[in-house]
Amino acid sequence: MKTPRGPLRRRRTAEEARHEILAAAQRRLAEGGPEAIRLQDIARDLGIAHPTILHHFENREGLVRALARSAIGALNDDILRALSTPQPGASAAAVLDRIFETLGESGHARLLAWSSLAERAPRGDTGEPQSLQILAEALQRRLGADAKAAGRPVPQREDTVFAVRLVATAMLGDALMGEVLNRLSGHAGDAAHQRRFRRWLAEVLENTFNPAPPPKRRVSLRSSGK
Amino acid sequence: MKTPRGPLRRRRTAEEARHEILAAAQRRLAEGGPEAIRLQDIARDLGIAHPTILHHFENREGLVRALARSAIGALNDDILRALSTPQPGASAAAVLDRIFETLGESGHARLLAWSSLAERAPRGDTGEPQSLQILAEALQRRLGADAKAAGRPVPQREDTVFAVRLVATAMLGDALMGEVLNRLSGHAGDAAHQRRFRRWLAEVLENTFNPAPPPKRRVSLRSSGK
DNA sequence: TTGACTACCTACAGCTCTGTCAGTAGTCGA
DNA sequence: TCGACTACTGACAGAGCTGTAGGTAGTCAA
Repeated sequence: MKTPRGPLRRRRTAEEARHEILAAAQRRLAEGGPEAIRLQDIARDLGIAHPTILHHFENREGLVRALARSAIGALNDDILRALSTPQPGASAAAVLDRIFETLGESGHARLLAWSSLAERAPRGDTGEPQSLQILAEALQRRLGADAKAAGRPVPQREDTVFAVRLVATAMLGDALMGEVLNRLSGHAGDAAHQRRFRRWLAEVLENTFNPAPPPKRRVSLRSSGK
Repeated sequence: MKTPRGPLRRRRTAEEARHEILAAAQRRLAEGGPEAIRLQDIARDLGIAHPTILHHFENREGLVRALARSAIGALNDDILRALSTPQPGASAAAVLDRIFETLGESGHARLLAWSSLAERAPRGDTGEPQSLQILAEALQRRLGADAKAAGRPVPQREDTVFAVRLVATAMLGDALMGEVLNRLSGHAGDAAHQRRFRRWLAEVLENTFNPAPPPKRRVSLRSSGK
């Protein structure tokens, strides 16, 4: 219930304030629907007055823009973090699992979807410019190393880019519509089905880059635990 | 300019009216962002008064629900139509192309995304119940026939379901974020890149079901024309 | 301590959007 | 032709939201 600290009013630095406001807005957006970004609600969540938000972002539009801009960055960080996971030799499945998990939990996928629906993102040059390329390069390095280690040819660049793109789109679709798709395929409330799907996708990708050495169709999964 | 026909007032059947209103709402949604569903705007588009909409849908919520419900059905129809494309032996690439194309053009993907963002869809039992299953079955029949013809084993059921699911998620992600993803991978405004991506995805899927007979990595595409 | 700066506040204005109400006008069957 | 039914309308009310204005209170430097 918003513990009243010593001073009657808490005073943040402008940067802190912007950060907190963005976080709260993102929370609202992730939980409620697209029309859930109301200055008054966000302000209430933070225990501040709504004009404070206007003070920091000029107007609602400004807030929304900032939100959209931060979405891409956050998404990127998520994926990069998942890619540079501790074990450098981990299976594609594990990496994918991590990416999907992170993405689903943080509302980033939804946020991104929303902002792209709201047509905020197309603002030309905003945000990190070619983040997917960076991702693709990171993945290319990994795949290249793995391939060399296994004595296979290094995958083509564009294939890697496409793989990243596929994961990105699938991730978005999954985060957005995972439950709905579960229902539509007759597995309502069956989270395991969704997880099996991710595994399957990982296999497909792995098979694409490592054309299945033995005749067994399903590649062995170095299971990530759960 | 709404040509004024004979009578001062046009009177539709209730069903017609609902249909027209839904269509107009969908148009609005596809063009404008998520907050573009305003009764007054929709009414203006149709040249009717906004209380008429309330008359047919009770309240805004009712309209939104109806919209969400229709989204799934429309999506389904789109895909089924693309699947049952004239040439029964057409390549997966061509089918995928058609699906993505249809989906992107009709605003159905965006509509679906929106409604799932707005958490309208999870209304338990509404809409076609297991449409993805139906799709999967259609695809299974196709793949089964193709496989038998080529003397390969019929693919497993769940693999087919997953393939459909992958296409569905990717489709959604692509429809939503295609342009953004183009930008993010350094191919701003490069529609060809997007198309190559779809081809690539088709290949991956084809390879998954027909494990690449000759040693050439890229499966030949019976190009769909463009 | 004092002054400048600015994060933050309360109060209010104006607008827009949904929803209600009571009446109007097409349409169809008797 | 008349009556019932109901799609449709204009006018209005109420609520909620964004944005403004002017004052308040932390904080830091001189």
